Amino acid sequence: MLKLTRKVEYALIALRHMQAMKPGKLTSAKEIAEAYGLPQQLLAKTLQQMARDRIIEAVQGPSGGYRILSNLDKISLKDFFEKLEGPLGIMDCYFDSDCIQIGTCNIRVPIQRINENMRDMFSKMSLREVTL
Amino acid sequence: MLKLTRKVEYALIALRHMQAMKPGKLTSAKEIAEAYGLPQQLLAKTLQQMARDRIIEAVQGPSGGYRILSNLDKISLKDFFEKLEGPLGIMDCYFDSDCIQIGTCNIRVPIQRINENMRDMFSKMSLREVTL
DNA sequence: TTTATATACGATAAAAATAGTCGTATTTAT
DNA sequence: ATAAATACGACTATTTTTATCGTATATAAA
Repeated sequence: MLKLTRKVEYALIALRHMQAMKPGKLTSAKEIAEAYGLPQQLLAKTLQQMARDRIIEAVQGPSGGYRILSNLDKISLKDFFEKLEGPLGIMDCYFDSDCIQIGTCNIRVPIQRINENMRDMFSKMSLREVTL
Repeated sequence: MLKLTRKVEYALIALRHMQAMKPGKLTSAKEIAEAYGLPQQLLAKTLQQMARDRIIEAVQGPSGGYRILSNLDKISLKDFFEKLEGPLGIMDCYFDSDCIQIGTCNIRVPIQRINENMRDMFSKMSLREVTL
C-alpha cells in the first residue's frame, strides 16, 4: 500500500546519478544499470519515457546517452509521479471509474479529501530536493 | 502506485456505515456486504482484524455483529493504515530490507524525506474526519 | 438441547498488476 | 561498414492482491 513502483524508483536513482555529474555530461543506461545493479532494459525504458517527458534529453548513437534537461527545481514531485504513472490518487475511481458501486459508495467524498492532501503535499516537494 | 488496498477501502466503507448508525447498534458483515456489494468473506476478515485492533468490537452468535469501539477522533489515519497494512512508507527498504543494493543505493535519504512527509500528513488526519 | 446464524481464521485458488526480457529498428560516431 | 547507443512494441515471468473454501467456535432462540 502506497508503494513506489520500480519505474519511479529507477527514475529517481538515475536522476540523482545524473545530477551528481558534471552538467551537460552524458550517461548511458548501461552505465547506470551497472553502477546500481539495475536491469538495464527496464531502466532504459524509464529513461526513454523521461526523455519523452522532456525531463532529460537523449542523445543517440555511440557515445550517446542521457543528460538532465529541465530545471528540476521547477518540477514538482506530483508532476513527476503523474508523468511517469498517471493521475496521483489513493484510488482511481475518479479517473477510469467503471466502478459498479459508484451509486452505493459511501466514501467518495472522504477519499477525495485524502487525495487532495496527497496531491498538495507532493506539489510542494520539488524533484530537485529529492535528487539532490 | 500509491493506491489503497481493498482491505483498507472496505474498512473505511464499513466504518462509515457503522458511524452513520445509532450508537451501540450492531451490524453484521453480511449486512454491509449486501448494502455495498462487497465480497462478504473478505469484508469479514477486515472487520475481524479491526476487532483485534480494538477499533471495533465483535459480538458473536446469531444477532451478533460489529460496532464501533474506539473514539475515531483519537485514531490517526497513519495509525489506522499501519494497523491494517503495516509500516507506512513509499518503499519498504526501511522495514524488511533484504535489499541487495543497500550499499549502492543513492536515494535512501530522499526517500526517507518523502516518507516522513507522508507519515506527517496522515498523522494529522483522524479516522473520524474520513468516515464522517 | 438442537438449530440457525454469527464471528474467527488458516489454507488455498484466482486474478490482476508489476517487473523483466526479447527482438528488431533506428541513429550516429568512428 | 561497424559498433554502440537509444527507441519501442510484444511477450513472459513473477509477485502481489483479491477472493474463496473449509472448518471451528460462540450463542440466541426455538
